[in-house]
Amino acid sequence: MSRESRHTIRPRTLEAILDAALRLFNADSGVTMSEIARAAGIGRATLHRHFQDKEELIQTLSAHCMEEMNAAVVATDTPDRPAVDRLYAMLKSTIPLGDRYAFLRFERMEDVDLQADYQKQLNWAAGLIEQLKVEGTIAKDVPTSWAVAQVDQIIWTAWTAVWNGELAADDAADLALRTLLKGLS
Amino acid sequence: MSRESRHTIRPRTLEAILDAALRLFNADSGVTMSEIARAAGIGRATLHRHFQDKEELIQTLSAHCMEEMNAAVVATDTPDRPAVDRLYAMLKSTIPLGDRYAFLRFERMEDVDLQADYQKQLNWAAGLIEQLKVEGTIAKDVPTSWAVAQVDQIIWTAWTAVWNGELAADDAADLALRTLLKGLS
DNA sequence: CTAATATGATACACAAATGTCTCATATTCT
DNA sequence: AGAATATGAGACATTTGTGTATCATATTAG
Repeated sequence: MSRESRHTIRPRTLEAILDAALRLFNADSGVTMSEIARAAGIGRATLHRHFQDKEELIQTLSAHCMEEMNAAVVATDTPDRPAVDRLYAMLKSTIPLGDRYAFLRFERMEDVDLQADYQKQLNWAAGLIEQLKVEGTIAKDVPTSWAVAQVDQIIWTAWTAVWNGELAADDAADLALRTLLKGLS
Repeated sequence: MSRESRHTIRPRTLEAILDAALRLFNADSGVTMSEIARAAGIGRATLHRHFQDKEELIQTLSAHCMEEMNAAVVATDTPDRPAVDRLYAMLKSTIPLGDRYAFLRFERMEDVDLQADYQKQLNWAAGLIEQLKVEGTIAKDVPTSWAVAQVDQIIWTAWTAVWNGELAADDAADLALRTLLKGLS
């Protein structure tokens, strides 16, 4: 019987762990469990009580962030509106989340469920791209995979610019949309 | 007196170390010195004989890759030609180097010399952008820092597409140039 | 050929992180 | 208030990576 099923985790404790872990992983993928526990203000034993090992913690964290991303996308998803509006809404809602999923860019996704979730997001973006092609907003000879990669990366670039203080959050989304639409037209 | 000054390293040994280290670091930033030594086909003691610690190895490797990048850019630099041609030549020569500097994206640059070299590259790109603005190829209201970030990231995106087998190397450079010019126009 | 020395293999000490356990204390639930 | 239990603190063994030293062997240079 695994240990975490014998103990209930308090919401406050879980929150503290995930917050600290997310913050520290984004700063350095090599953080130790001790550092995370200390940053979370909890005992090291408590951390090990709920997360067998670091891998399990990373998995939980990854799933958490992926869900957050998915939720943000779904929340702004309006299938009946023009694809351009959907793209813009998506950029607006995901760019500010940069600091939440930044660490995902540095972690290899070994978990199959995680890969599936990520693939689902890529597929969603691919659908959006296809619709943009139909509406004539972007050129049909641009490979969809290339367009999806551009969308994926520009979210990161935009967030980085905001984080560096080079751009305001709203300006970043506008600039990203403009760069995408013109670049792929 | 530090150890590495008392021993000469054989060219073949150095090459084996750097090759293995580069390959392994790109696959996982958490590789151990033991793994690197084994992959390089050399003794662990030999590795420690020439590189005091992992940080020194990473620094050497980073400097090596940064020089390689710089050399590639400088080699194709033709100040008297139109900026578009220079950008295209730069993309052509740097995209294939993706597997060489991939690990730099995952390492924090703590070394000041390294930061300086990177900044030099960014400045070079900024100069190119400014020239493109003068020539009217890209819009003047696009922040230069944004344009530089786009150039920086699209090299990586293009290489990734090639690496994934989604695009041919030449197509990737063409697509990157087109996406950049239209996107920033 | 011979001397100098770089390397490989091995053993060793050391530090750091991990994972487990116990028990007193704090928190929550009834 | 009292029971149940999650947590914090600390001790402990284990593992893993690191860095050093030694010596025989292979390689290179003179």
